Amino acid sequence: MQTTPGQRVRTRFAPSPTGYLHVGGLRTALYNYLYARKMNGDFIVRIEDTDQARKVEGADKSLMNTLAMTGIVADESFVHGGNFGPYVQSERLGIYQQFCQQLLDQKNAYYCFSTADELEENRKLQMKQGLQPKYNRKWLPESMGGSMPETEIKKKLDDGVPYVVRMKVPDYISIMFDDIVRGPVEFDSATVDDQVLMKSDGFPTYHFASVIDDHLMEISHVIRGEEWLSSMPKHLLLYEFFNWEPPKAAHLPLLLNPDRSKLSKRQGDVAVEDFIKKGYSPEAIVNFVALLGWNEGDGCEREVYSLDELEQTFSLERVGKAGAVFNVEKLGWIEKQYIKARPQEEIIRAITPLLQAELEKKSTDMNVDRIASEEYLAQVVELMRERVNFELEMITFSSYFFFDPEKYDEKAVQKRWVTDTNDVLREFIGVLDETDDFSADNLEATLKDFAKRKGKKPAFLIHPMRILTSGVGFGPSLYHMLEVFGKETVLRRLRNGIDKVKVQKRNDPGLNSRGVVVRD
RNA sequence: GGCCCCAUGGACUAGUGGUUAGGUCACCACCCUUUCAAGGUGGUAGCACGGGUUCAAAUCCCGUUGGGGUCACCA
Repeated sequence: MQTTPGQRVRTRFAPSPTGYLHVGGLRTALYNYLYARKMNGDFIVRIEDTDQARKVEGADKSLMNTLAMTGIVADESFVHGGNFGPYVQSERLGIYQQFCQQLLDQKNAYYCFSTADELEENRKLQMKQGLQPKYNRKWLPESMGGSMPETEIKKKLDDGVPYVVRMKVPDYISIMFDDIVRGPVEFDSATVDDQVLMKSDGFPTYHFASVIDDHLMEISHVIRGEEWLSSMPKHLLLYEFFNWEPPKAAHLPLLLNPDRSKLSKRQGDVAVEDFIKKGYSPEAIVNFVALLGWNEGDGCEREVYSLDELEQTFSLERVGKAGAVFNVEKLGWIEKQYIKARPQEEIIRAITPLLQAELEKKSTDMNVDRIASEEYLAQVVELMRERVNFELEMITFSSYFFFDPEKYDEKAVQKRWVTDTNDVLREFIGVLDETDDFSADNLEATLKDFAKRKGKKPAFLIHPMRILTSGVGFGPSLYHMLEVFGKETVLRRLRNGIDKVKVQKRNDPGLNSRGVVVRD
């Protein structure tokens, strides 16, 4: 049996298939992946499905899918294969049993027949006395320094009474190790419980299975969340029992809720899929999560990193120690950076299906072939890319590029309409009707010239024009927007809209301070 | 409660004995501007506290406080 893992860097992400990929899990996976890439090593995904009760059907596949979306690919896994399989713990039961027997033979582990009720009672008692709850070693055999006669144990075994196998933690020894991110850490074995290794259903516990698999799979670096730090002594003891060299450990700072507790559901989304569903792109999520607890250092002030760039610059040594609050606002900012930089074709490819779906839901007065064309979408993209929070908003948030407005933002109307607005507007519609050049430049010149002739400021027309043609009081440059809409659409929208927005006499009930009322 | 970890503005962080404590998000103001964004300029705001060590401490040591994690036949 090999006792030292190879020199080659091999990292692993070991999720349990109990649900969706958590952003904290994503970061753990990412750091493992990045470190392996940086060191020209291997990144392994291992499914830890030793808890049959919590196992969710299909969760393993969905985990891999989400991972794939973010660009993190495993060198070895249950889908990618590899020389160290199987990569699913429930398919490795025989292996664990074999090693468990070895520990039993070496008297590093013992059978325990205590029932759940007994343990619970014991725990309560100890808690009451202010002690750390620990197993009372009732079934520790005489041969191992306990008080249970071997005959008693044999009898239970022969009777087929369900049991559990526990490791025997040595009394009062000091367990020390060097954590890559935390430095030297020391535990007293007296504070370590006789951990269950094999459950009564024949499945190993996490602690046992992961130690064995990490060794067998020649994992060189265990990179995981800080919540595992306090179980390190158990794992180290196990390596000791087997006379194996433990992998290097790096315990990552936790991702936190805004109240600084461990990031959890309850306080918002935590599943990577939820963020993707909301419109965040995998690149932005990866970028953001990478920066939570790591930075390039050396005065580097970069904030935007592609996966490739992270692979080049990542280092475990520069991972911080303190927990980091998952701040969605900054994620949003990063998302915008990506939208600004993303190639036009890519965005068009992404939003086209969304547009198709919208077009199936409702009809439009515009020319469908035209508004669904690449040329048209390209113009929309360039007008909107700096104004949207998410790619999908180019369709949803900017529906006026595809559908005539059904209503007009009342507040905007109230703010922009005065008594003679509609009169001037009607006259301007006439001017537009005779204009064939609907380029932004010409529209601007035409509007400004007309306004001047009427003794009005351009804004007098600009705002009402925007509201009538788009329905809302904000958006891209009016002239460029109208150019994209095209003459036919612009005139139709103006004519339809002007009759719906009417100026009323001063004492009409329901009148606002400017004497405007909106009618459907 | 025991054990372990952590500690720079509201958030993410740079900083490893000598800096006017730097950057990003958010926030505020101004500029640009038809609006909304984007962009530009400027600004508010920080080394948890107390002791040491040192000529000198955000940086090293100790303590306090605060926060977190963990104490399952869950991972």
